[in-house]
Amino acid sequence: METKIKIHLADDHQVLIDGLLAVLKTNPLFEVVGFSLDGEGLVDRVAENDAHVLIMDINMPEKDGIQVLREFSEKGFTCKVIILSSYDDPKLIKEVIKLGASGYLTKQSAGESILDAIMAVYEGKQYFSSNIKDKIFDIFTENNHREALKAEDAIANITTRELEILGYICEEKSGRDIGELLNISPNTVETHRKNLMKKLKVKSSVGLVLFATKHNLINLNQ
Amino acid sequence: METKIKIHLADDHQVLIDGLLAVLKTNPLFEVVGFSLDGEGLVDRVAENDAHVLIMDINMPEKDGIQVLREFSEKGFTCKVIILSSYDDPKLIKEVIKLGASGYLTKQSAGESILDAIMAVYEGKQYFSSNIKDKIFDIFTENNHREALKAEDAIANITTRELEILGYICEEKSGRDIGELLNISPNTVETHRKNLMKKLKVKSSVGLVLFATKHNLINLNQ
DNA sequence: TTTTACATCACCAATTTTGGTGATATACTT
DNA sequence: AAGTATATCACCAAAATTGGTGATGTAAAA
Repeated sequence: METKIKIHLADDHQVLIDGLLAVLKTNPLFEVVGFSLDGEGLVDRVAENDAHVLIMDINMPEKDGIQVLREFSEKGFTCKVIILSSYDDPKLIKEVIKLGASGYLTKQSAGESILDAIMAVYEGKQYFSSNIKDKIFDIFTENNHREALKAEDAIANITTRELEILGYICEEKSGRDIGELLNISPNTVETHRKNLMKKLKVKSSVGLVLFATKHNLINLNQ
Repeated sequence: METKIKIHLADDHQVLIDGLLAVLKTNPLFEVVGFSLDGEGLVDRVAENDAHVLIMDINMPEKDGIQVLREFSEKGFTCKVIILSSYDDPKLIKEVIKLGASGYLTKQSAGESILDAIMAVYEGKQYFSSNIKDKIFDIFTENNHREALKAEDAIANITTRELEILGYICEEKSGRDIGELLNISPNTVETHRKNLMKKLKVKSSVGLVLFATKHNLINLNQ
């Protein structure tokens, strides 16, 4: 009897987990060695169970899929990762591929394609569902995405400090408020704000907020 | 042999459908008589197969769960509906209950609770997952909900002119710009802005933009 | 008819933002 | 060692925003 492929599932929707468990149980090649409802401690759990393949959602509480992927590459794990997400945003796809994911499926995909994906990545190949392939094609061809790419570049050039200040601006805080919160001079805050406006090519704080909301740089709640 | 409970599944995520199929297949009491990946023609398909229970997501292409529920009550169907959604927004829960749904589960729920829910609604009872029960409790105690209601009131009190100006503010236009666009004095524009800020209880234009985006008062594109 | 709501405008003072330039220190690359 | 990126701060002037009060005309509602 040959070794089964060890699989770990991570998704905050337990119905989906339970469904996948039922699906994977039908095939003797696969063995689900664990599952997680959030990203907290996920990397360790995967390592513990020595899973070959991790099937993971992006949106998870505590720690999202992006952060988990980052941790994986930092710690140099060899476990293959398949992203199973509702979203097919080209930016997101590009990001997870860059971070070393071996496959990407949307939740619109059929259950069977998951089995194919697992086989493929286990054998060291990559696997993308057809709609994701289309999106990837878009990234490399379409001029349509110019704007988005420009924005992406801009986002990439935002420093962590600037992002922090952007967050406070999006909470209706004034320059002075932010200065007090961070124990820096309001002048410094305004410098950061100006640099942000220049980088993001907007004309005012309103523009900053719009950019942040459009590109999900901040979370609107609280 | 007694009659099986006939079930129809509707969700735009096929992996979830496939998962649920696998789960439901384990129990001989249930029979899945059909499934749909969108809301188009869903009502007719459910009627055709004479399903007892419909398990449905809210977010679906073509026609969402709310519209489907509306159609159900218009046509007077007796098929029980269980909503299976990612969201637990009190407003949404209230809405679907009003529209006659018999159950509401979040996708965070365990797969087994779906079986319980099906049994319950088939017997004419209602079924809500525990986190949904909490939300319903919130609606009646109105702790959480107060904010939302306040916001709704505020929205209702915005005049059309104010809304128009809010739109321009959300396009990064200055008071003077807006005045020129509308052929009114910048002073008037600022008065409108001030009234808006007072009504919406925000401290700055940034607050206005946040309010507008949160409540979909404007469209972010262009 | 009186009241209320709406849109309009003005004036004012205090504060904030915007848009520059320039400087310093630290850390990291090449 | 020189260059680059980042975070820090200062100073300045112009422009915009904010927070008031008060006033007018119009239209709709009580």
